[in-house]
Amino acid sequence: MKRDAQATRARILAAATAEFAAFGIAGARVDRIAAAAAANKNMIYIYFGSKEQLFDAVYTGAVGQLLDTVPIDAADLPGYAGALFDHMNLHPELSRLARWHGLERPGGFADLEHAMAATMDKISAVGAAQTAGLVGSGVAPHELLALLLAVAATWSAGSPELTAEQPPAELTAARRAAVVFAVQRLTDP
Amino acid sequence: MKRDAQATRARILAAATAEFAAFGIAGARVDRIAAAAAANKNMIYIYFGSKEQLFDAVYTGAVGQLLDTVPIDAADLPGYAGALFDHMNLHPELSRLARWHGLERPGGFADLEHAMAATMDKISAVGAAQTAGLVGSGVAPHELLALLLAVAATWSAGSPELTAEQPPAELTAARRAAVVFAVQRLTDP
DNA sequence: ACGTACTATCTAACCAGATAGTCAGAAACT
DNA sequence: AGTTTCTGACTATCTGGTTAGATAGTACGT
Repeated sequence: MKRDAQATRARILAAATAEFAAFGIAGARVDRIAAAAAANKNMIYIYFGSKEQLFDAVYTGAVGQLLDTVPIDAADLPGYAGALFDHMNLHPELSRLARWHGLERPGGFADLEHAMAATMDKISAVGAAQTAGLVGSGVAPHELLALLLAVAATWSAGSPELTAEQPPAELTAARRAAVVFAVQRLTDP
Repeated sequence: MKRDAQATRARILAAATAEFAAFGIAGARVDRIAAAAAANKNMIYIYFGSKEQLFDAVYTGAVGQLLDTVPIDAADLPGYAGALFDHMNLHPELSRLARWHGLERPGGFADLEHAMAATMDKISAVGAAQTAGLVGSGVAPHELLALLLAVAATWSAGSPELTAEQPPAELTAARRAAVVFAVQRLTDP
């Protein structure tokens, strides 16, 4: 048998992503993750420490991927919302992971420095766009951003089975359009 | 010792509400519920059947309370969103229960006939308001309603501890205003 | 009043299976 | 030989759910 620590780590992470997205932290089973990863359970503890730390690794990775993939464009917030929608549509597990995280890890994502900093940047960018008159000033920047994220995520948390079966493309398109429309209305100067 | 089946049932339901809101179905512990309710664990199984059925009873009750308390006013959707915001602020456990439900009970809330029917009614009401020109027709009624709910729930899922400590009133007021503003923009003809 | 049979409500102990986490050592690679 | 990577068996504890029986309240015949 080939031996490759890097690869086993990656297989564990992939299996854990699916498991946590489906069942959350409390519902996830370490044995099931090990089996799905075709790895020995002990490797999970050697590489990640504990079930919770494994979840953190999974979640940090997924959030990092989102942050790297979908940059904010404060001058085109509807487009940004659409891009978020697309990303979550493409990676349904992210949305579920985020919801589990919010419910099972009290204290929010204060531990994710990367995400925290990115959020601060986004808030600044929105504020600047408001000052420049590109975006309406009806609500404070951080609240506007929170609303935008909520709107973009409205249809994002499909169950694992429902996710497996592709939703009809026209339905997805209509929802995407609704999201973009809502953010247009919301951010109109 | 006094014996009162009704009261024990109620105590179990109250304890279960807190437990499920805090930990979800998988994370909830039946023993902890029994202890918090000062009831024998067996009573839970006699009265409710199983942990999942107990959750359903809790959730159905909480949803029913919402439906009875916050009626839709299709002519004033911003006000409806504000009322939803208020209700969820007053009953933080509902929002958490709803999120756990969405994550842990695949298939959505198809089982809640009452809620299903109520949602259909709301969609019709929104559609009628659009036809009457009271509400913009930029998006289909069911999508508009979904967006409205998402916006109203944006700040609703505080962790149990964070919920215990009251959020500053001015912060709540600002968020409420943001929700109402967003729905005004969204539904403007 | 009083005992008796009956039912509803409750209790404590118990169980079989699951679960996170550990350990000693084998197998591959250098 | 030495180090990294992996394995299978093991454990202490917990968990949802069950069971057998105790206790309180009630209806009723006398």
